[in-house]
Amino acid sequence: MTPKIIEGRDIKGTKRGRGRPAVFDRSRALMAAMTLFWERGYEGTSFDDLIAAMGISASSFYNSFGSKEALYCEATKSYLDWSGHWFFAILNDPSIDTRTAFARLFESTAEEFTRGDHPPGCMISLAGTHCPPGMKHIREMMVEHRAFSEGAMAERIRKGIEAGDVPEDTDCDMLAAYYSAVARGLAVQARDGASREKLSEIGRLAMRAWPAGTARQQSGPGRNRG
Amino acid sequence: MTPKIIEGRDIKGTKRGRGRPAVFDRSRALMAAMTLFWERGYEGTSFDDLIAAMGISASSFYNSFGSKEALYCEATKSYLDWSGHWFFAILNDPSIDTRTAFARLFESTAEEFTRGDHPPGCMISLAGTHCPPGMKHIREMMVEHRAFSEGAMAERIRKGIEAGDVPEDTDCDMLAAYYSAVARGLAVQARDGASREKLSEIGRLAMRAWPAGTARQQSGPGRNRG
DNA sequence: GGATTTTTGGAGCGATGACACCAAAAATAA
DNA sequence: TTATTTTTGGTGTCATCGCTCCAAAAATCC
Repeated sequence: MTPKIIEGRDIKGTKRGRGRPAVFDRSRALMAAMTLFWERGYEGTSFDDLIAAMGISASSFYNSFGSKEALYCEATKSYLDWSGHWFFAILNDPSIDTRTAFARLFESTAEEFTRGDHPPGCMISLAGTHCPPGMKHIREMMVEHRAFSEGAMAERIRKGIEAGDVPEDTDCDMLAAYYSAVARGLAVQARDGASREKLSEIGRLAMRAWPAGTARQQSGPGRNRG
Repeated sequence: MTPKIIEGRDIKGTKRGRGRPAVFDRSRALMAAMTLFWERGYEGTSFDDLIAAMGISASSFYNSFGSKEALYCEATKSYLDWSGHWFFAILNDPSIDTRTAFARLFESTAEEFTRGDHPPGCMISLAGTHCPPGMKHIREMMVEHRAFSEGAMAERIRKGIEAGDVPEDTDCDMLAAYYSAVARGLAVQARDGASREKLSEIGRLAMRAWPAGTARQQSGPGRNRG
């Protein structure tokens, strides 16, 4: 097994405390776990699958991650860190108006859901929707994550009303719920093998439902003066 | 246990062949299984959960249904029989035009996804999307079911073009993919506890993406003369 | 160097999951 | 009645699942 250890530092070169150094790269292992959960779901991913993909032993697993459920939570957070990056970058981009932000959101979704370097679709959108009572905790966690992104969309639309690029009589929560639903639908399509172009076009169609008309300021960048 | 048997007939009063009569109602047991699969998913539903909910023994289970997977297929067909009823009744209603058909489809979806007498959401929409390699068969089955309903929608839109109530330059497959995605999204929303009104309104918003404009015959019932 | 701390390898464990087997029971057919 | 067919109850089985324990190894701290 020849642990390749550099004096005083671990594999990634960061300083360590005392104790035997880990032979594996924790964040790499976490990514491997994330990928597996993403592809197979929580229930479909077994303990043995995990430690095999992560390249570690059962002992190291529990020493470093605690339990399957704890690992799933961590993998989920890792995923959200990652996807939240592009998601919020677009949603909160001050240089574009609200409608453009949502259009770009779907362009990026189509892209992210069909990249070759990770499983298709989304790790959150469909997770914990149908599960046994014993998975209540996980289920509630996923429901919360979904509600969070829907809430962020609603907030963005509200800002759009303030900025004047969204009609004032728009039901922000409902419009967000709609776009949230479309995103979940895209996740299903992606899982079923839809192409990037197909997802893109679905997103474009979804944008045709954007509220028409009487915004104070029809288009152009939102000023976000509020 | 007292099996209540009427001479020569089984519980449901239908004629039997020879052999010891079954003490349980097969279609009732199937419904119970369907409900459980619907609520918890395939992996989340254990053998013991099933026979408990169906009120039968392991022997009766395997004698009558073969295996968990076979039962799942049967439960799925049962579900499709059932949901296909209202789905195709609306989709193929000759008295309404294409756009109205889709609007009604979503009204009904909102209703069916939030009825008290069965689990919320849909048994097909999100099933088999994230699963291990060993569930390939089930996965492919569900992908096919989803493709089937999407195909039916596309077909209906094509008929709409023929009938003249849908613009001729409409991309039928893509529009169907969009509405299919929305329906999947509604399933997620329903599973997360969305109200009937919320689903309804999402459906109404989705209808705003309907192709505008240059149909040969703007509205009114489609004649289906083709 | 010795104490301490942490990770690792490897074996094992109790529970559950899905199913298999078999003889008895209860019906019909001959 | 007897033979045949089918269902039932009960028990057993075999693999997997998620996890635990323990002693050895490899680092740091004093």
